[in-house]
Formats: sequence, C-alpha cells, structure tokens
Amino acid sequence: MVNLAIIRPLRAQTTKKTILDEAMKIASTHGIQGITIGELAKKVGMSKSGLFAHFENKDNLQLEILRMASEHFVESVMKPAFREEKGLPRIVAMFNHWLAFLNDHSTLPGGSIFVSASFELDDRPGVLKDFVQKSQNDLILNMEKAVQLAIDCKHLKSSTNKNDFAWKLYSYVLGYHHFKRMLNHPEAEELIKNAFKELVNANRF
Amino acid sequence: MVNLAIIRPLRAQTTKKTILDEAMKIASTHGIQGITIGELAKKVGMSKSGLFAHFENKDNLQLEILRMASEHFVESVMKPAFREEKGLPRIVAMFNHWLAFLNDHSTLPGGSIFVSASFELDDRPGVLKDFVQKSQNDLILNMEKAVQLAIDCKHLKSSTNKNDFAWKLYSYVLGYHHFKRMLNHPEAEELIKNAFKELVNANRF
DNA sequence: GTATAATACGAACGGTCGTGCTATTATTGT
DNA sequence: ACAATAATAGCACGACCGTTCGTATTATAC
Repeated sequence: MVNLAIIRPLRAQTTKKTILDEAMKIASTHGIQGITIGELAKKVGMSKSGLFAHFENKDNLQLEILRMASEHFVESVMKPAFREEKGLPRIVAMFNHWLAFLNDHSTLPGGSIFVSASFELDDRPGVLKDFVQKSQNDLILNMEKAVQLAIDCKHLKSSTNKNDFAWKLYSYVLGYHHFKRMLNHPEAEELIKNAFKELVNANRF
Repeated sequence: MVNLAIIRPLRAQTTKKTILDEAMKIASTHGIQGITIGELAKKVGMSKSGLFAHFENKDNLQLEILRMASEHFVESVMKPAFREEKGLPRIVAMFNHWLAFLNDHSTLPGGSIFVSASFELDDRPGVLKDFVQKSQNDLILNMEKAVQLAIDCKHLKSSTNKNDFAWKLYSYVLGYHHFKRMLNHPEAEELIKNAFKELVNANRF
C-alpha cells in the first residue's frame, strides 16, 4: 500500500507551520496589519474556518507570525553571530548576517517584518506592539552586550559608547532598508558597508 | 436675518481642507493604508457619500493625503531651512526643523506619514508608492544640494561625500523616529543630536 | 426672484472582513 | 476493526468596506 501521507491533509503541527510560513510572506509585503484570514486561507489552500481553528482569534495569529519572524531573525542573525568568538569578529558577523538576512528575498519577499511592523505599530498600543517592543529591546541589548565584550577584550576603545554604537548600527540598517527597497538606490549597500567600517574604526583600539 | 454661513455646510474648498487635515491625523497613526472612508467621515462629521464626492476614488484620497503631507513637510522643514544663508547654517536649520517636525504631536499625532508610508508601500507598486518615491528622492536631492553648497562656500571639506552625508542624516532620522516612538528610548534625542554634530564635525573645514 | 449649479445626504449594492456553529472527515490508540 | 479524538469544511452572522445613485438642500448667477 502506498504511503498516502504526502497527499493527505497535513497533521496539525505541520499545517500550522505551513500557515505561518505563508503568513510571514504576506506580512512581509502587506504588513502585519495587512493580513486577512481569507487571503491567507486561499494562499494555503484551505477554508477560512479550517485555518481559523488553529488560532483562537486574529490577534493571536498575528502574534504567532511575529513570534516566528522573531525566531527566524534570531536563528539567522543573532545565533550565528554569537557562535563567533567574542569581540570584533562577533560584531562583524552580526552585521554581515544581518545584511544577508535583509537581502534574502526568498523567505521574506517584502523585507523584514519587524522593520515594517515597528512603523505600523508605533502608535497602536496592544499585545502586538508590546511584543515588537520587547523583541527590539532584546536585540538592542544583545548588540550592546556584544559591544561591551569587544571593549572588555580590548578590540574597541574603552571610551566606546555602546548605546551610541548600537543606535547608529540600527539606524544604518533602517536607512539601508529604506534606500534599497523604497528608493532603489544603487549605492545603498556600499553606503551601509562603509558606514559600518567607519563606525568600527572610529572605536577601534 | 442672522448669518447662517457659520453653521451651514462649508464650501467645497474649505470642506476638502477639513477632510484632508483630519485624514492626515488618521494616516499618521493608522498608516496611509489604514484609512477608511467611513471612519474618516465620522470623524469629520459628514456622510460617507458626501465626503466621497470630493474624491473620485479612494486611491485619489490617499494620494491627496500624501500630497498634503509632503507640502506640510516642505513648508515646515525645507523652506525655513532654505531661507537661512547657504552652508552650515542651512544644514543645521534643516536638521533642527526636521527634529521639531518629528516632535510636533499636535498636527501629526502618529509621527511622520512619509516615514511609515515608506515602509508600508515599499513592496506595493502603484501611484502611491511612485509619489512617495518621488518625494523622498526630492528630499534627498535637496539635502545633497545643501551639502554641496556648504562645500562650495568652504564650510565643509571638499572631501565630503554628499551622498554619504545625506544617507547618514536620513538614517539617523529613521533611527530617532524608531527609538523614540516604538521603544520610548529616553536618550533618543540626545543620540541623534550627538550623531549630527559628529557628522558635521567630521566634515568641517 | 427665479434658474442653475454645487454640495451633501440616505439608502443600497456586491464584497470581504472576523468569527461562531455544526457536520464531516482523517488520524490515533486500543 | 472500532471507538475516541483531532482537523477541516460548509454555512451563516453582523459589521464594515468602497462605490453608485437619486434626491434634497444650499449657494451662485442672471
């Protein structure tokens, strides 16, 4: 007897993963607020109610999308970076992985969900904003932590302001995202790479 | 006979202005895509159909909102800056007016429409994206022009890269917007002010 | 003072939204 | 093989979406 599992409906866990993967793509181009259950169901190939049953309400669906997006970022950027030896190598790795993450059009065709979600939600209090806020703060703290370690092991000067360093790096990422995606600026990548080098060199021991 | 003009419906031009003013506020918090005609009509205090008659369709309404937002920015930031004498004073004025513009919660309670619109529309081709793209390119060109003039009159070094200068300044603005609005970061204003000073000093003659 | 044009309203349209309820189907444990 | 359980579909709901249309009101022009 042939294994029908492949063409049969997927088990819950797998289905949920499939739904969320597709939802991330939509969120990436339409924004986290631009998702509708009908559209998502159509794309996944199941009924609205069938899909809806996996999430008790829409907020929950959106929250799970953000959770998955966050996990995706951590896996693609932060973890690889923190596997590098502490100090400058780790900071450089973080930057490079981040850039690669932003340039990866296959899994996130519309750019970073968190970048757009941040600007969508900044004036809309609620669970979603809370989550984004928390994730972003986490990210920034980790950046600052990496900078502090680089100071400790004398890769960066002790006068280095880690808040300033993290804020600038984050600003450059936003600027890159904007210039690349909205303005199609041909030099976007060169600009951010130079700015990063400059930022590092200005604080190098 | 008393003059009923005051409590009578406003004349077209005035009404449209009233509508767009209110629409800008909504767009500022809900995003340019988050506007609905019903909600807007309610806020303005007129019927959906009555309001709709001023715009042949919704795209047009959104476009006019962006147009007005653009005009608002030009009037509040660019024009005052370009009234200052060319060179550094003009660049400093531009920065200061920009910051004041972003901090003005009364007219734009939800932050700059263009900032959020940029991230909303970057993957949604159409008239709206085209307009934002054009406006932003204009803004950047004007920034670069101001930098070039500062180079010409020897306020800034001839080695100054005006593309880089404009891109960094814009990135800082995005970073500020994000840290202030989404993360409530207490140092946001200090960070951008320092970064701006640093950017100027690095290129000062 | 009347004709005309501008302006706004109310009601209704076909769609889609998020969300329940119920029945059916598929998977699992025995 | 069969009962128990989980997953999905079908259908309907009220609300709101953008949009159209006919009508009433108001301002302007003659």
